[in-house]
Parts: sequence; C-alpha cells; structure tokens
Amino acid sequence: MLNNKNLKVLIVDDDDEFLQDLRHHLQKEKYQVYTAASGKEALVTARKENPQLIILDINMPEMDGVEVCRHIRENPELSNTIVCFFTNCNENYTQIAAFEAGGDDYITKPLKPEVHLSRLRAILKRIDPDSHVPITIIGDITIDREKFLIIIKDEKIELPRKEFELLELLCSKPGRVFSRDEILNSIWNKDFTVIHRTIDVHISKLREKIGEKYIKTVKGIGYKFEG
Amino acid sequence: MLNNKNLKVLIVDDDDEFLQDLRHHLQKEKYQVYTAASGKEALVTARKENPQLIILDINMPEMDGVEVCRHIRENPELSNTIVCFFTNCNENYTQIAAFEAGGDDYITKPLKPEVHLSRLRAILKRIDPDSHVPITIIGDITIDREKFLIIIKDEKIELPRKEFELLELLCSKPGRVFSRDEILNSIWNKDFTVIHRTIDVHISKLREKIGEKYIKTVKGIGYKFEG
DNA sequence: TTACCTGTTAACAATTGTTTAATCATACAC
DNA sequence: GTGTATGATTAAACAATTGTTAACAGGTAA
Repeated sequence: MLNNKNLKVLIVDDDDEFLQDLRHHLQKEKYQVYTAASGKEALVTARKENPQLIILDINMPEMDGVEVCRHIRENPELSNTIVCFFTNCNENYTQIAAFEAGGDDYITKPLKPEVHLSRLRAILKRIDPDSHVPITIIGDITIDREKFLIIIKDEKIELPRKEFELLELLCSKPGRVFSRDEILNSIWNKDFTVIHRTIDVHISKLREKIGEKYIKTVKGIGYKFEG
Repeated sequence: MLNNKNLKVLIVDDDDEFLQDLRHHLQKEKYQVYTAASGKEALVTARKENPQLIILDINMPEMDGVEVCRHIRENPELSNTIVCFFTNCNENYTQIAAFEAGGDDYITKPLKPEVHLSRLRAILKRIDPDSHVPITIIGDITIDREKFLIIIKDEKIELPRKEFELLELLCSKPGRVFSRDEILNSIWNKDFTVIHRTIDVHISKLREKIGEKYIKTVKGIGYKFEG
C-alpha cells in the first residue's frame, strides 16, 4: 500500500546503531534510504543521489554536520534539499550555527529514533504531500495521518495539530506512561519557553473530543493511553 | 527482551565489592557498564566512552568524587552526562559541595546497592525514556514499572507514587526485612524531617489496597514482603 | 476588515497524595 | 492483671498536582 520510492532520504551519522535503526524504520515505510557514516561520504552520496531530505548528525569527527550542510548549500544542484539536524547537544550556539549554515529543521537526538518518526513523517509529507504515511489502529481508535483525523467507532474527528500529535505520541506505545518532559521534548522540541501546564490544557481538550476513557493520568508521573 | 545497550553507565568506587555488586545488577538489566576504581581512571574512561550516567563515590583517596565531577563539568563533550553521587557521609557540607560541583543527584550510599536500584532505574529512565525496566513477578503480584501499575490476579491496581515505591522496595528482596531507617533512606532519601510514623500510614494504605497477606510486620525491626 | 481557529497562559477550582497527630489495639514483661 | 512499648488505624490538616475555564495573541481565510 505504501509507496514512497520517489522520496530519497540520506541519513548521516557516525553512530552505526542509530543509523541502522532509523534506516530500518524509514525503509519499512518504503522510503528510499541512503546512509553515510561520515561527512565526506555524505557529500559524495548527496551529489550522486540528490536526495530530497538529508538527516544530519551534528557531532561527527573530522567534518561535522554544520560543515556538511554548508557544503550542501554551496552546491546549486542540491539547492532544494531539506536538511534536518539531529544532535545530542543541548547547547544553543550549536543550534544557531546549524540554522546559519542553512539547516531547515533541528531535532534533539533521541536515543531511539522512533521517538521522532512522526516528526520526520511530517517533514517528508511537507516535501511530498503525496507520500504515504501509515494508518494506525488501536482498539476502536484509528489514526489517519494522511487525512489528519482520527476515527472512533465510525465517527470522524478532526483534531488541531498539537492535539493530534499528542494523541499520536501517547498511542505510539499504549499503556506506557509519558512524562511531561518527554511530551514537551517530543512535541514542543525542547522549547522550554513553553510552560508545562500547556500540556494539561491540550489533554483536557483531547479528552473532551475523544472521550474520557482513553487517556489516563498517572499523578506525579505523566499520562498514558489505554486502548 | 531488555535491551539497554545504548545506555552507558560508568561506576566509580574504590570499594571493589560494592563496584562489582552494582555492576552485576545493572548488567543484568543490559546496561552497558564501565567501572573505575579511582578518580583518574574514571576521567580516562569517561572521555573515552562518553557515558550518559556516571555514578560517583565521593570518598575516594587521591582524587575524590567532587573533584572528578568538577573535571567532568569542565569538559564540554561530557556536558550532558548525568552525575549521581553515592556517599557514606551524612554531613551536609559534602552534599552542598557535590551540587556546587555540578552533580545531578545525590544518594546516601547503602550497604547493598540493590536498595537503590529502583532509584537508579528512575534516573536511567529519565535519560532514556525508552530504556526497558524489568517487570517483576513475585507469586501472584506483578509490578509493571513501564505502565506504572501492579497486577494481582489479573486485577490492575494503580498506586500513588510513595505506595508504589514502598511496595517496589519491599519486593526487591522478598522475605528480607527492611528497617524503617532503610525505608526512609531509600524512599525519602534522608529527609529526617519526615516522621517515622509516616511509613506506618503508607503500609496501612498499601495493605488496604493489595490485601493483608503480603506485607508482614517484624516487631522492633521493620517490614517485609512475603510472596 | 471581520470572523474564526489554534495555541498559549493565567487564574481558580477540584482532586488527590502526604504528613501529622490523636486514638485504638496488641504483645509482652513485670 | 497492670503498665509500657510498639504498631495499626483513622481523621483531618496540609501540600502538591491536575482540570477547567476564560482571555488573549497570532495567523488565516472569507
């Protein structure tokens, strides 16, 4: 059903485990995935394959991600390639450097890439609106990322982006408790200017729309989805 | 099932027995464990392996834990490493020095490391929310740390944080008697403003929820769990 | 422009958890 | 038995956390 063969993604990271893990997830959704373990290799592959999206680790030996990005931006043939940085580093100057070098997006690198899969899907969707994203069914809830709506017992419900993302996150691991920090990290992406209580409001609105029974509060810890 | 290979933990302690004991417990949960017997060795290993968590004994000859921590904090590559101190010492000035040196957590060193396993798990969970924590099954009680609930004979019971922690502690060694001091130390972390009676109240509420038969009182000593 | 929708925040209400203190029960020594 | 020490139980005070509402800013479309 999924067919995203026309979308080429290049992942660049010197951490092989992370690389293979992310490759696996994206290949499952039929994207055409290329990998590179160093900045040099990345530039060679980028020139050869002309991918629509490059996911770049910032901290690499020899040539770091920011440097790679600069080279890409100098190459007119790669002018409309989207560059998305991944980094372990919290320091802001890195983030600024990343944008100055022409990066398009910046994601704090999670230990497990699947945490940000939905974020990457959104980027890929922006590049190619026709790309196919999977539909998830948990119990009597269906999440349709294509149409950006959820279906509960044949009833279609449209959700605003944040509420949708919130539900999607909780549903990514039913039963598992997500802390407020995790939620902020994943959906608001380290934007610590946003206050914690914002989450509560969105949870409240979500419950109002989809019913009380799905999202449970675990006091002092966070929220979880129960299917 | 457990796979926490992506999480590197460095334990630093000159007491070899404690070191090996804690190493064993963490390795059982598949964390990637490194050890060091001195401050110098710790810094070398830390630079080489870049662990996400360093567990540091404060009282060591030559270079003490606080000193090691200072060096770690000066190294930008180790900037987002979590440092957790372990110490025999009750004296407050040490604790203050530890935080001033950039420590993230401070645990009074127990005689057996397993007493603080759950605390360490919580820290590791904070670092990597997707890290797997074990599900414990003792007799007809199942403790699911992932979903934050316990199951007794197919019945799910949600417990408030302190009650959950209390049960978890007692269950960590069924049959073993935990003194009030140990319990306070582990769950309330040396917060001596809390009165001993508090434990009784929580025990009482726990028994009310999970039934009488599991938690036994050992007069004059403390409490134990019987499976 | 106006109207509408989303996301955010602040304020207040409601709920739940924790601790204290007072009272009750029991075991054991004398 | 009586008294003392210890633990159990309960209620109430207190603290922390979460839920809800309303107000507002910013964006977007008619």
